[in-house]
Amino acid sequence: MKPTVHDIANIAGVSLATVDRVLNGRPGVRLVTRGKVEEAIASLGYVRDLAAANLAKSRTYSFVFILPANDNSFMIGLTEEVRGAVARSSFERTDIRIVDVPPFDPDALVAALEAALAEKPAGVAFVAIDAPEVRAAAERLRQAGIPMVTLVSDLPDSSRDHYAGIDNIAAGRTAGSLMGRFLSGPFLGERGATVAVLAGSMLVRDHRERLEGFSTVIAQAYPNVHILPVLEGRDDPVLAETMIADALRRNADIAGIYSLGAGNRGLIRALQKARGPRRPLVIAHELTASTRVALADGIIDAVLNQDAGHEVRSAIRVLKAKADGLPVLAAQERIRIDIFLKDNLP
Amino acid sequence: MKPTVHDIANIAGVSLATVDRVLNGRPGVRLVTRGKVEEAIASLGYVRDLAAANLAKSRTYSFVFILPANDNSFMIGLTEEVRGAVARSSFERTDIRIVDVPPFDPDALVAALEAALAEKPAGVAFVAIDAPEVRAAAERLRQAGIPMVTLVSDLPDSSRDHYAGIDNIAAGRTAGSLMGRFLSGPFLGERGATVAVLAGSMLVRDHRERLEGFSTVIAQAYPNVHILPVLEGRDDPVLAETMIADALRRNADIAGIYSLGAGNRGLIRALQKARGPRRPLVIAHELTASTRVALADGIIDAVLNQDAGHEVRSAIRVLKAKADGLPVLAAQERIRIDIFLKDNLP
DNA sequence: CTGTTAGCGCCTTCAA
DNA sequence: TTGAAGGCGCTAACAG
Repeated sequence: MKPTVHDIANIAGVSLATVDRVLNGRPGVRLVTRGKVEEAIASLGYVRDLAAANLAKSRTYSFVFILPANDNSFMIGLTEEVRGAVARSSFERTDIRIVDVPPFDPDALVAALEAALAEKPAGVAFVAIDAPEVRAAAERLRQAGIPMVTLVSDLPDSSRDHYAGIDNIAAGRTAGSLMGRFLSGPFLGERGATVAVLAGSMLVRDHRERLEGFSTVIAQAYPNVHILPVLEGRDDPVLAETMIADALRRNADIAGIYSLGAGNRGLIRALQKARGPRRPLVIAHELTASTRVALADGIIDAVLNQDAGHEVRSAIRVLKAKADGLPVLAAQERIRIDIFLKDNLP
Repeated sequence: MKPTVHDIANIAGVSLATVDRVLNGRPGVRLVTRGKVEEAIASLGYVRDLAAANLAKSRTYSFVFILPANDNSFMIGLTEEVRGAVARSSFERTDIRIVDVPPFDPDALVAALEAALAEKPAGVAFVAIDAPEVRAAAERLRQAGIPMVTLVSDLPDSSRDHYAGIDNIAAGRTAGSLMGRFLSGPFLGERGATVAVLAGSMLVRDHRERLEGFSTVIAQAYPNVHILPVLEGRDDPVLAETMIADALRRNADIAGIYSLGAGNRGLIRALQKARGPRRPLVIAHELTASTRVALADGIIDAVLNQDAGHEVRSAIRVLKAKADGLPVLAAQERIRIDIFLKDNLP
């Protein structure tokens, strides 16, 4: 039989209340008494029953999720996943509030973090923007003892407790390897091949990191692949379509395209229209309705993906664990870089 | 405030005990009374608090995991993951018993299933062998109302409630696509390329399915790739090494190797020794200590993997849900076909 | 400083 | 067929 607070009380010769005070580190216990109780706890190998504790406290974990009101499929999907968690909240003892903020706006994010701080939730998850003022706001939350998880985009060297997202440098490297190997056959002649890169903005960290990883691998392992200057499509389908169409027109020998941001609908449209003699090899990020179809149709060759559902569930698990001072299972919380070919689509 | 059994009792004008009887479908309630209670439940939108219920029952979920005592790294890792779950069992209200059975032995598996049935656990997970007597034993468990999950290897068209493992046909297809694309460049000349396949045994379903997927894609999309007769290494490192060494010696023009089973240590040793003019392209299954090193060293080009930790955690979650008659989150329980290049190693 | 007591939401005797 | 009362393991007033 697992030991309970009663057993501790008996062995230590104190009352339940005192045991509880010690267990929860509350003041008002003499040092000697505390010692006796802690001894009993250790000797019994006691572990508290969290479910019972939460029942007694009628506790619900109140979390705030701050999400950019971006209208690309990935962010919409992410928000959808959080909504799903909200729907399940009654079963999971959570109370999740979703806060929308304008995208790419550090000040708005800071304001949202401040607002969250004011209501003292049990935890906060947010899609970070890598800016000093955001880092400062995060530090204030930490001072207040509020667990924090960054989602999708990290805030390194900050006081966040955990990052629920992929390693974007590794993702870029993976894209680079795939590009290099896939190109090797049909495209790479004596004079090498040319590759275009479509990003959202070089201001956001994930995009910079993906490009960095990609460029590194290409330079090291595929020196005869030439990368054109980055196109910044601001994750906007219309802009992306124009830029890709232009690039294909000006540069007839583009053999590959790496789309490392969102807004792939525009890219796909441009590719569908510009049917040249030989279609370029395309690697894109995020499995959405449009990239899925493009992959199945052979317009896109590979999709790198981060599982938004996993990220959201992981963020919640981690916030709960941090709120309770419990350890997390690192292996369970690692967000994979999924590689999808048309053959392993879920 | 969430409605409780008290609210139901008040509205229906009955006692808590009666409410409980209705909630748990126990006999001893007049039809009219039952009707009143059910009406109150519906009108309140009541959902029971599982944690409180389990506390009151001091319930622990007793599960049996039947695992083949295979000595390859993957099975050892799988067992390790179950051990991890056993270690966490006090926190998760589970009581997991691990039963080892000789590998590839349907009768032993049937005996283990019978033994499990005898002790009436809350659920059973097992690595299936695709045989009629196993299917029959599974049916007996289902008759007894014991939830069942197949792990890693499925038992299709049977009475198992869930399969925690990957789609092996899709895995084979994925390997085929990668092989075809990777080969296209450096190897595929006018006269095509030759590929060897190393399997454990064509008697186990996963291996058959992987080969099927692989062959299909190669035949359809890469007709000038020629697949040699399958080598069955029985997942034995020593045997595998001999077979691969032999094959490389006899067939100097082997351009690629697909290792779809376990026992990759032997494969790797053979490759290290047989340094020909140009090393073959290698795709293997399961990320283990040895395949990881081989991938990093460039001896293996890609590893397809199933996350054993995820499979075990998923099996437990599903068994719990089935035991409680609750739905499962399909997206969370889907086991991915992970593709690892040296760039996205965890 | 310490103990008593009454719950949290649900289940389970036992008695009526 | 129904209800009253006690308890699961833990917490939180409120007294001493």
